[in-house]
Amino acid sequence: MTATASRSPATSHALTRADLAVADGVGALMELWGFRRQLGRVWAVLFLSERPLAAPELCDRLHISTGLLSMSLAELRHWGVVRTVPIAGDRKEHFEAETNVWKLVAKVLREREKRAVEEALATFERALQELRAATADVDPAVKAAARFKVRRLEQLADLSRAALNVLKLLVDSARVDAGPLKALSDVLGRR
Amino acid sequence: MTATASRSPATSHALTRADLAVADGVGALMELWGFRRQLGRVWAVLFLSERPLAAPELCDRLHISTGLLSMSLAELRHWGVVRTVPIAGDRKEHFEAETNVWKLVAKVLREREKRAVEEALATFERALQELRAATADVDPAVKAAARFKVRRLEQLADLSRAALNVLKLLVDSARVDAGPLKALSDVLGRR
DNA sequence: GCCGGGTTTCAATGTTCGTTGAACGGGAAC
DNA sequence: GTTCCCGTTCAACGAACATTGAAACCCGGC
Repeated sequence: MTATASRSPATSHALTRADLAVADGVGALMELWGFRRQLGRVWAVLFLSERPLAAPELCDRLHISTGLLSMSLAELRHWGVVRTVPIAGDRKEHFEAETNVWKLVAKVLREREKRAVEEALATFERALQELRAATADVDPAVKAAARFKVRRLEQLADLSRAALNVLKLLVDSARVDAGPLKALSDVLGRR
Repeated sequence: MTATASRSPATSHALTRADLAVADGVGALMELWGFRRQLGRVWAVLFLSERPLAAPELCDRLHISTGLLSMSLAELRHWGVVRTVPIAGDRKEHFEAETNVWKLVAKVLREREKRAVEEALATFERALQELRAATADVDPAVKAAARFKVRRLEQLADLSRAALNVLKLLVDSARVDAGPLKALSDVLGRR
C-alpha cells in the first residue's frame, strides 16, 4: 500500500486503537474508585461511539466474553449509566452511554459513598453512646480513658459529618448544572 | 462479683469492645477507599489510645499476627499516619497515631488520587493528539467519526481537569487549617 | 563475640474476586 | 408448536490478594 493514497483503513484502525487506550484509562479510574475495571471500559467504548453498539461488537473491541459483557452491562444499567436503544430491523439489543458524565459521578457519590460514610458515622455514634456511660465509672483511670476516647471519637464523627457535607455539596451542584462540567467549575469559582 | 461494687473491670472491657467496633468502622472506610482494611483498624486503635502502644498489645486487641501488624505499621508510617515514639525503660517500639485526621486525608488525595487522575488525563490527551490527526482523513466517514470522538474525549479531559481542581482545592484548604475540621467547614461556608 | 528479645521478611496457605464457557430461558419468526 | 437467535445465569477455574507462622535479621547488653 502506498503512503499517500487513501489513508482511511490505517487511520480507521488507529481510531479503534485510541478507543481501547481511552477505555483502559477510564477502566483504571473506575478500578481506583472501587468498581470493576470492565465497567469503565465498556462505558468508555460506548461513550466514544457515534451510534449505539450491540453486544458482539463490544465483545470484539474489548476482548471479553459474552457472559462478562452481559454482567457488566447489567451493572452499568443499574447505575443508570448505559441505556438500551431499539434499532429498527435488528433483533439484537443496542446500547448507548449516558453522556452527562458528571451526573454519573454525582449518582455514585450520592448512593454509594454517602451510604458508606453514614454507616461509619452510625458506628461512631453508637460507640460514643456506650463510652459516655463509662465516663461515670468509679475507677478514675477508666473514667479518664473513657473521656479521652470520647473526645477522639467526636473528632471522627465530626470529620464524617464534614465529609457528608462535601458530598452533599458536590451532588447538589450536579442538579443545578446546565452542562456536565459547569457544576464543578461553579464550585471552584467560589474560591 | 456484685453488681454495684466497682464496675471498672466491666466498663473497662466495654471500652476495648468499643475500640474494636470503631476500628472495624474505620477499617471499612479505608477498604472502600482502596486501602487494606487492617491499615484503618490499626490506626484507629492507636488513635483511640491515650498512650502509645507496642506491637504485642496491638496484636492482642486486633487479633492479628505479628507479621501482618509489622507490614501494616510499615505502610502506615510510609503514609506519615503513625509515628514511633521511644518509651524509657522499654526496648519495644511504641507507636502513636497522627491525630490531625484531615491532614491524612489531604495527603492521600494529593499523592494517590491526584496521580491517578493525572495519568488518566495524560492518556486522554495522548489519544486526542492521535485523533486530531485522523480528522484530516480523506474518507468522510472516518473523518466524521474522528471529529465526534475528539469532542467526546474533550469532555473526559475537561472532567479530569475539573477533578484535579477539586482535589487541589481540598488539599490546599488542609494547609491553611487551624484544626483538623476547620478546613472543610470553610470550604462549605463558601456555598 | 555471643545471647536474647524485638522486628522484619517471606514462602506457604486460605480467601476473595474476576472471568470464562456452556447450559438455560425467552420471545420473535415461521 | 417449533426453531433459531440472543441474552442471562452460574459452576468452575485461575489470578490476585490477605494472612499466617517461622526463619532471618538487627541491636543493645553482657
